[in-house]
Amino acid sequence: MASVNKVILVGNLGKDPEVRHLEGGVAVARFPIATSETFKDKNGEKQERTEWHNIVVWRGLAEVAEKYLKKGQSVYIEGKIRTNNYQDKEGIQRYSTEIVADNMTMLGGRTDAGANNSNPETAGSSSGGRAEAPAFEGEPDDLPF
Amino acid sequence: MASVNKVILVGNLGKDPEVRHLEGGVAVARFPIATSETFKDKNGEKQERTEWHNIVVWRGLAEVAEKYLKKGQSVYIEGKIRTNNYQDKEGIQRYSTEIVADNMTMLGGRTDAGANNSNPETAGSSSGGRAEAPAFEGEPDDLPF
Amino acid sequence: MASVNKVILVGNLGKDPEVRHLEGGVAVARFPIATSETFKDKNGEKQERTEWHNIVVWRGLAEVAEKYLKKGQSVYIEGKIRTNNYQDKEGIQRYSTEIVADNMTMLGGRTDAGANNSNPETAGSSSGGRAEAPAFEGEPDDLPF
Amino acid sequence: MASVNKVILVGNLGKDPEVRHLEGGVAVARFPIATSETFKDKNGEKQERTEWHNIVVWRGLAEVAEKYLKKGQSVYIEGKIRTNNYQDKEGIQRYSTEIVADNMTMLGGRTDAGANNSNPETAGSSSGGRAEAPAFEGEPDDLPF
DNA sequence: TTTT
DNA sequence: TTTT
Repeated sequence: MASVNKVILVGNLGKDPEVRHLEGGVAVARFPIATSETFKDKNGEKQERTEWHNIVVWRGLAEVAEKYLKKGQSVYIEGKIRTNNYQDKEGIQRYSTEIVADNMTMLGGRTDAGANNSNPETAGSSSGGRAEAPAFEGEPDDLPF
Repeated sequence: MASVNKVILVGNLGKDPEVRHLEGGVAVARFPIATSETFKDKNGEKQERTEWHNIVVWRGLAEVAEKYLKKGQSVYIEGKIRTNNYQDKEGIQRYSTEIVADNMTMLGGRTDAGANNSNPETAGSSSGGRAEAPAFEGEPDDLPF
Repeated sequence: MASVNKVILVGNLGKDPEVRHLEGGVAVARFPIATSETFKDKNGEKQERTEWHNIVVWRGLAEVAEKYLKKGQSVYIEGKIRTNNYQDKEGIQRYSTEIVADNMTMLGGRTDAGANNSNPETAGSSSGGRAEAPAFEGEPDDLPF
Repeated sequence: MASVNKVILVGNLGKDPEVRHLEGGVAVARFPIATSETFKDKNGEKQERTEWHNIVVWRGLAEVAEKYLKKGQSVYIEGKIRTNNYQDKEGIQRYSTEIVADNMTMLGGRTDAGANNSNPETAGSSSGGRAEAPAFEGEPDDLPF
């Protein structure tokens, strides 16, 4: 069946990423990012609405997140929507929506944000200019085109 | 502030749209669409996972949805993620995520789906080829370029 | 450096794909797709403008294109813009823009289009529901999430 | 006909925008932005390829571009691909591809880039936080949702 | 919980 | 012609 589930976000991390290393060495990182929009309400007053997105990244991207992303940073995120359901402690069905990212690019963000890395400015470029794990690329780049 | 919240979906309606006409004549339509992906599990068995997205459209697009969309149809949706929170009857904070669409294009879908319109094939094109309200276009098209 | 180059298209093939198999077994396919928009001109007359996009796909996607895509078909394309420059026979610098696709999904299109495959309806789903080579996925799907 | 023509770019301006004000007061701005990708060549050497995109913005966005964008700046661009054809002076048919943007967000870019505005940091927020003309929004924000 |  |  023909379907597409694609999300593109540019926003700021609300917290440092939380990283777990699973058995087998697979890493997973989670962090919230905020997007905001301003609008005028009925009285013409400017209002702001902030949306929070729970981002999940796996493997190489999780390691990139662990090393280079920090609260306040601005990131470009590309991924898909996933809604998990679970039973809460009262046994009631609950839903939780997250964005599983498969592409991620650091955009800088708050200039004093600082990163876990001592030199945040070069952090991205040391991994190839783009803050993403080459293994996650949709297309290998070493072929003749 | 620099932020982007963009969703692109291609999926099939799980139900006919539910349309409400608010006081003031504003229409709002809601419908679920499914996206699916297949993957291989640890045993190499092919598995399918279906994701359900709650779509909300306003005004002109709601009227387009009411007229032309029906269960089974395939649609292209462009919009943003919005998470609403509310208190459930036990007074516990709950979250509900929906996609507020600002662009929508019918793609046909199940050929026997039928539409509320008697001639689904021409439904889209009768409204200008693209199933969307011109008023929602990001760019007027009647200017010299 | 932080950059993103992403294109999303839904359109119809203007011709059957042309496929070449390079030394080493790598396949590359090319085909044009059309997108259209309608607008009102200064006189309020409805006009249509068609845009042609030159699509290039490599490896697994090229084989999918060869097998399943045909003139008239509707496809979803995700990729990046690439402008090649070359000297024409008079030695003048020329530019040619194409879309290098890394994701592709058949959407059906002209119902009488027919495909190279005897059963176009199941062509997509037989390759996992989504007309793309698993090797091109941004994310392996056989891991625990 | 169901079609989509959408481009998403994050890149840096190669030059200051060139702005023209047409008869009737309509503004149009043009500027090039660069996107880069790195890849390993056959010898495992890291290579970089830069892609140049010609951006065109109209009306309110053109005025935003004029005021706030400058060479070196990083921007998020959303728009569509347009290929114009024309006859060159030898009467040969030539093609020129550009991106007609309908959404644009300043992302900062080179910190010493400076803007035409004396306080580039507040430039974006003075226009509502997001560097775009509200008139170009796909959805009015002053309604009850 | 971010950013402007 | 940008940026890292």
